[in-house]
Amino acid sequence: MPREALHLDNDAVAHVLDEIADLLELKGENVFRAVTYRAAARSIRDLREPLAELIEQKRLKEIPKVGPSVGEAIEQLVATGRSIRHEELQAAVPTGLLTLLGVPGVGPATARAIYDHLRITTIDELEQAAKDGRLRQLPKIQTKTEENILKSIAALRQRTGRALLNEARAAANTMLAWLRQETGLELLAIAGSLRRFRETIGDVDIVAGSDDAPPIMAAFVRAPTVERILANGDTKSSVLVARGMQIDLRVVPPRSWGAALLYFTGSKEHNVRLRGIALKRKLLLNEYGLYRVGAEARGQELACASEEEIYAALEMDWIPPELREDRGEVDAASRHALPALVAVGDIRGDLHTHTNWTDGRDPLETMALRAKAKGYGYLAVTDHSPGLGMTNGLSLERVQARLAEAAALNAKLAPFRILVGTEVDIRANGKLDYPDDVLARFDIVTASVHSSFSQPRDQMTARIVGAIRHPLVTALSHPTGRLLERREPYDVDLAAVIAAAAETGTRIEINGGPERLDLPDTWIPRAIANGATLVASSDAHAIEELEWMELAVATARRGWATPGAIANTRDLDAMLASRKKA
DNA sequence: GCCGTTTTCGGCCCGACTGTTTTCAGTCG
Repeated sequence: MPREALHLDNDAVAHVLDEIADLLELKGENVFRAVTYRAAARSIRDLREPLAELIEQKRLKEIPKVGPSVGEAIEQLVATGRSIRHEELQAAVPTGLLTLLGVPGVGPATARAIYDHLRITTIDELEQAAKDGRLRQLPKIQTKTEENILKSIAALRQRTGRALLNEARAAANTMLAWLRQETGLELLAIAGSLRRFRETIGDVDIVAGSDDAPPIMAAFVRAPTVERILANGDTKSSVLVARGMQIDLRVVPPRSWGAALLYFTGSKEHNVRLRGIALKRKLLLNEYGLYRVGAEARGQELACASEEEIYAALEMDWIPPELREDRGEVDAASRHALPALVAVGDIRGDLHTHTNWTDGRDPLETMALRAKAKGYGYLAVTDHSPGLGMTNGLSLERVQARLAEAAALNAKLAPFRILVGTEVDIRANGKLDYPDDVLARFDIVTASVHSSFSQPRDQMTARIVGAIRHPLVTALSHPTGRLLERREPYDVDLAAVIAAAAETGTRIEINGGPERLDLPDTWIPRAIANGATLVASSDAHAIEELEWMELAVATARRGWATPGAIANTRDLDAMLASRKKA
């Protein structure tokens, strides 16, 4: 069934508002107008209610940065799929300019100049003009700029999108190890979206604290993984490593370490809030420290050595990086009302893992020994059901053998406990992939969708809610089915899924697989508020992937989850007893 | 275009690097 074209959903509206912002910049209007449209787009992406609902209840003005003009555009977009302001701008600005804006290094002014002089509107034309040496005939463009534009286009074509968390972490850790080896530096840390555990990573940010920056910069740009140097300054450099991933390094004096870490961790929106608060107190906050306005030139900082010191000087509690998204954490920290977030150390066991009996790589005993070594009290092994042909799902005979294998290992490893579970497929027709008498033999049953992803919303929702209501199902795995940077989520009414989970006591998984991170962090507060219980799982297919639990916990933290919201922070008996189902 | 414990008008975070410049605009994060 084709999507109803007339009713733009929140993401689609946000997309148009972003485009309006781009067009305003290209048109050369007051930049703050563009800033406002972008800020409004972001607020809308953070909303957990449909815009149509807010319009109906006349609550649009409650959205930050939405006033009369933006509100009118939103109403038009939701009602008709179009906005007069947007269409006027499209008529006034050649649409090709938006394409040029997508090339890194080309901003509104350059895009405008290129179009005005050469009438270029596509990347291909831009590339050809650069190769022909026509760009350098424009004012303020010489060969260097031309070369950079060509390099940017090449990188753009090579680039596959944002990096997954584990890929970005690997690239960052390799660079950190290199810098430590070459410089012996102690003050060295990952900042940016990677430190905040955002689900995908654009650039990797690294901060170093030292009074002697040049040797550090030199080591950075000659690192073996570097493929291209984008910028190489006294205190700031940028490089590209494999697959077009960018790494930025900033060196600050050690006394500014805390201010720099805070600044480069972001998010940008969080920083803007902090600076606004600082300004109201006649203070200036930058990457070097917190100063009384006017005193920064004299180097008389109030605070800057640690993040804690800076937050304290602004009369706030220290805010965990995962919360720094300007989603209420600044106010909560000012009221000293931040939640005590769940931490990796709170996790007592993993409830979703696979072995080499289906699509995993390691045997059960190896997985169990690693889980035990990690300090867990229990490990649920949840190999697939047979319906998923490609994963060699367990037949009834093999389920029997698995139970025997686990019993023998449990005798050996006690008090550590292996729970024999299954990741049972929810078939296209909503039926589970094992009969009830087989499901009843498992300690844990987690249900998931692995096929027929394109079912209509109503059908998909009924299919999943049906599984949640099944009395033998203890959890729902990766509720949206998305694969980051690879596959969109299936169309499902998550609010209905959460409501059914809360009602029945079936748990909702936060899957730590770096491609999934599903339930997404933005839905976690809603699940908690509605009384659903969550579990954090690694979905490990090998022993080293048990470490993906950290990503599941980070996602939970980004969703403001406390230990109480996560079932597997409890020891085995309490975890099993907290299940509402028999 | 939005917003208000300085303000209903006049601000809106702040600084580094690059390239093309004799002092700065453009871009980025």
